[in-house]
Amino acid sequence: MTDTIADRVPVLVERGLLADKATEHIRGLITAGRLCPGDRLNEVEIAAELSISRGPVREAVRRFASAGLVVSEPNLGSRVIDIDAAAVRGLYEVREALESMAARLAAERMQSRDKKALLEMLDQHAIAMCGSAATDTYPAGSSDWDFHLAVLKGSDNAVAWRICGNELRDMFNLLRASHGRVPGRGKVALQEHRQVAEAILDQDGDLAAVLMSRHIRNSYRNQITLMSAGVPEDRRKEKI
Amino acid sequence: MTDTIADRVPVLVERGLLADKATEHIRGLITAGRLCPGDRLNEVEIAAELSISRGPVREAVRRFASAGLVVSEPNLGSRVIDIDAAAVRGLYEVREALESMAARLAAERMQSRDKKALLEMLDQHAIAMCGSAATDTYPAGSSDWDFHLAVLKGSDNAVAWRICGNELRDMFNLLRASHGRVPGRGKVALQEHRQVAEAILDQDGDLAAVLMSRHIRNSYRNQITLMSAGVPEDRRKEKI
DNA sequence: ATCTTATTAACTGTCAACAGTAAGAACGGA
DNA sequence: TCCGTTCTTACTGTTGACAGTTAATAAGAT
Repeated sequence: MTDTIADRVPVLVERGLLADKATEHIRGLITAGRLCPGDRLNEVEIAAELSISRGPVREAVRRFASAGLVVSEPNLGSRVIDIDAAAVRGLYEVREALESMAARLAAERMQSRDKKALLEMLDQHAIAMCGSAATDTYPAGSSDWDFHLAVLKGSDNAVAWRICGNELRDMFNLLRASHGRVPGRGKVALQEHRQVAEAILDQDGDLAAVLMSRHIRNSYRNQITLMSAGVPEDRRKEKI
Repeated sequence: MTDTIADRVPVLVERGLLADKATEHIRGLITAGRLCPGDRLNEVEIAAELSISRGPVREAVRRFASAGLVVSEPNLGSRVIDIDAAAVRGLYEVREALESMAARLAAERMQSRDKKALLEMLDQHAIAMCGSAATDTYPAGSSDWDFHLAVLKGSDNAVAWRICGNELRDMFNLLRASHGRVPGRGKVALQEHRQVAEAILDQDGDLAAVLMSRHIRNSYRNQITLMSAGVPEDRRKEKI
């Protein structure tokens, strides 16, 4: 009997709530583009994939429903929302309002060490962009969000942090997955990030707010020109 | 056998999901002040009150957790959050950002019939305030929110509608319940509402945004002076 | 009396089973 | 062939039970 308990039960070391596990799983499906607008979230199917019960899966699905990423109809199940032009507009409008506010507040409240970290992050982004082949696209892995999240964090506003960092983030991941990644703005975006960061360093709240507002508006313009060009647009049919 | 089916099954006519029923129940407990900051949401207790199972109750509790009204720790349950000064500040900051944006957009997009309804609503509020005994408090029953929700609706932004109309609304209901209702600003608030409405009617988005921003900031100032005066403040102990 | 250690109680996390509903398939008549 | 009806199937909504964990209480030793 040389085998230990760990040998016999090798997989039980995974701790944490199963609902969190299911949430991450579904989030992965969305960001990977395997879950497209209109697709149904089958509770038993997801539960089988994770070898767990329907309870935690149901809880995870309802979380996304609360975030607006999914619509649930009684007895009919939950479907991934279809992000049409109006929804994209609304999403960017809210982001502009909240993040420009966050930039203003960050200029007033951000700690000096966080400011330093902000600059270092932008340097990192610049290095990643020059080294990569796609020099005109922000480095993958949600690095674009890193800057915005840092500003959000600097604003010291828990509500804005929750909304932008959780709900809207998933929304934009779905948008990226379903309508394709927006190219051609990497260096310009980095430049705009730098301007916002400098305004924050100068404690110029008004300027930081205006620059962030303009930055997000530019991003929106780029997004809709991409969408109207209709590059992938209908990834919906090719599913399994 | 003169008895009909309705006689035998008199209570089953209640349709709809039990989770929604539980959500409304908990929301009622919060707005009524029976659920104060720090209180635990006992799943079995709430389930017993409604004569339903723990499943739907659990789902309702997690909804409020998603909205940030409740914090859940694994194996420890869910507690109503404590809205301290920092949280109040953050709440009003987000409201100011989102609703001033909504006012700007409403000035551009609001339908003419909705504009008419907006004015009639304000007239109704004026009548309710004059007739009531408390002339300096906005009429009860969340009439204050009616105006703000109408503006949100007029902005035609689904995301802002969901955030302000659902999540933040519950937050402010909890704030009212735990820190008391703010007096003395009814008529001034109505006046400010009128100014915002007129700017919207004139399709002056910039002015509407500024006025809404100022209105919410005034409301915030009034709230914190009330809180610093410490009127009820500790409703927490008197529970059951 | 005080600190430490068992024991108990209460609550959450998870599961499997049952019931009800909605959509699609099979079937029959015109 | 087409339309309406029944049947089947697959999925969600709900429940009760069980397991695991935390916190409080009781018991015991110093």
